[in-house]
Amino acid sequence: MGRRATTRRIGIADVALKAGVSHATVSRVMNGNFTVDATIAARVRAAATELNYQPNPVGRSLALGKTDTIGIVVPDLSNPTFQAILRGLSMAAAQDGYRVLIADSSEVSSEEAILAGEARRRCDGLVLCAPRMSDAELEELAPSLHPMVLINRTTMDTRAPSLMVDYGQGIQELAEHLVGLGHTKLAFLAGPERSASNGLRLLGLEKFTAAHPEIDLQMLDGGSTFEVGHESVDAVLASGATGVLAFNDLVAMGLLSGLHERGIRVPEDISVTGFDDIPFARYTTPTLTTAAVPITELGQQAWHRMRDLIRNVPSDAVAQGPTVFQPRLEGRSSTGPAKP
Amino acid sequence: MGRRATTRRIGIADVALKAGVSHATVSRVMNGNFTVDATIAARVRAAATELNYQPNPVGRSLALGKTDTIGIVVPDLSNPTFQAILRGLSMAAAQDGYRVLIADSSEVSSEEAILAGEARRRCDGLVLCAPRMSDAELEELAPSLHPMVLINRTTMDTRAPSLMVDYGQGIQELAEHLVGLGHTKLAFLAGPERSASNGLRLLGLEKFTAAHPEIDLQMLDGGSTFEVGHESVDAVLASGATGVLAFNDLVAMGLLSGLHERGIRVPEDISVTGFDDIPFARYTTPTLTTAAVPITELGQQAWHRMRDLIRNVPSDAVAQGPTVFQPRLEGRSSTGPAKP
DNA sequence: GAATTATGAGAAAGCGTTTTCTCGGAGCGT
DNA sequence: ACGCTCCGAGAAAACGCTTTCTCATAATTC
Repeated sequence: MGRRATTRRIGIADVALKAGVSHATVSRVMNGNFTVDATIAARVRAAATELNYQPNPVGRSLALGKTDTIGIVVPDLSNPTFQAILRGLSMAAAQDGYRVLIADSSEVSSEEAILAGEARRRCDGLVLCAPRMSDAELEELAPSLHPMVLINRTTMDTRAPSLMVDYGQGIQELAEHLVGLGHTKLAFLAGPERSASNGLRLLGLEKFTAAHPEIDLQMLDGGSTFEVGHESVDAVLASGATGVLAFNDLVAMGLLSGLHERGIRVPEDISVTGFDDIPFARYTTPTLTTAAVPITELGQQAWHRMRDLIRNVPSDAVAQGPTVFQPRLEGRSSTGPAKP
Repeated sequence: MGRRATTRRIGIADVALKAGVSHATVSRVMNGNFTVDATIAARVRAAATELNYQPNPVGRSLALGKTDTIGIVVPDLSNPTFQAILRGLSMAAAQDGYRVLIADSSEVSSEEAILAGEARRRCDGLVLCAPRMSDAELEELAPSLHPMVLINRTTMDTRAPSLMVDYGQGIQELAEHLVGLGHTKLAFLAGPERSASNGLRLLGLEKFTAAHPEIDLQMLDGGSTFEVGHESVDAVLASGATGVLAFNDLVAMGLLSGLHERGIRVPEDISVTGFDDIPFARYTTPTLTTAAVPITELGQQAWHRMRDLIRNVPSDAVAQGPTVFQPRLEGRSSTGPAKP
């Protein structure tokens, strides 16, 4: 039996009592059911406002079998990319009266499955960002998580829409951009080992090197943070590259900062590119050439897909395969002509 | 009556049936109640795992009168400060098995009250960041929102703990820092009109000017974003100030960027300070002198206060008034000696 | 004026749990 | 062998709501 709080919240029963009707009628009035006599409805409404009645969403959820809440699993809330997805998702969902529940896996991919399951059970649907989760685990999990929208992943479960960013394409464009500026020695400051999006970048770069056998592209170990970029200065300089493709904008900014400390000029001595076009990229010194990903829009799209799923709209978008967002080259001043 | 999904989730009743016991017993087993015979418990557990039974949190919440979820109201999820609070809160809450629900008011303060109420009803408590909400409205709302933790606000409701950042103190330190470097003409690039934290900064600056009548401090209209900083270059130059106190790091970065475009050197020509010490502040060019606010820790503290409230721990911290976080001057390279 | 149909509201079932209440049966003491 | 306590598990109530069922009353028709 439920344990009553010190002072019980006022419920539908109280309103019913005060208005002298059954609680069924109160419910009908509150839900705008017009089969209720106008005078009675008015009386109920009066009682409700007088008592300041607010329906209990938990009871409502249980009866209705829905929570008007969706969950999102993110690996790291401190990453601007996921922040932007969250924001886009949250804003779009709010427009339709839905809220979002956060589940931050803190990069602990072993926790992701449990976390995702728990979040899903509390919500009407789940947006999953799990770049490190193994394919096998994802496949096993997917059916039990429906309705679910995947970010930067795909699954056999055809019911689950995927929203992908074409990192391969983006990184190729950036590389081409550097080549166009006359650079012949490039370096890629890679992302986290098992990151799916890093894999896509690597694939893109393979295509790039295939198309440009004359270009020397070195792979450098990296990560996804400022610190990584900052600490990679030596490796970058040792590589002799004049054009550096950083895994993302954060790494690029760290690198920019490290190079500045060494008195190395960007772009005169070295050109640097980022990825993502986070808001800060416009305001670095020099401003950062990057591949713009419409990430907030992606979050928004995630909601729209989810909404279709929840409403059971027969979405052909799923059948057509993942929705792919193309990054757009954003040329700014961190890249320039190669030194002769 | 609840509308059943196409294929009903398996519930406690299914497990009970399979194990040949009553659902009460299943509940007891699932909750580690030891008044159940070991062999029966084992049978129930076997049935549960075989059916892959996962208790429905909504039913559980209704019975228990708690949701293991807390809400947070933020005015703008794109602001790094609120992102950091959210992160600190979410991580700390997760440690104790709680989740967080987001309510983004999008700076629409008229929506804040409704939003806060709705979020509160779905959760066991609420963390409120509502810098623009009027005092009157806050006072009226506060009692109905309990348990609640306030960020950068206070209320008469003594049950609601407040976590505050001493922006006044921080901005004074920054101003003193500039004075120490020989600057005599300063400018403050103010934040949003009705922002509480901007008010605190102004109060701090009043104290500062009182203590330093010899210093010329100009107030410039501003805001809280990159763009504001970027577009303030003219106003800053027109002011003739050699030391600029930006409302926050974002504004400072925008300003830094704008100044760079004009070929004005920082800190040689103009010194610039930020506020907050967002992660990016270490990696701007030049690195940004700022007042470091332990904002993630604040989020964490918010959870701890909330936890005490939920557990009904008699917290003397509330009686002692708000918990105040002191910003710490973080001297970096965007500030330097005034030109002679 | 009697029979039929609307209309509108109360009674009750159901959502999926937890927990109190109840009670049969086992164990023990006398 | 009887009565007592104790233990463990099922029955049922409760959490707060929505919705179907049901039925009384009012409205309509011939």
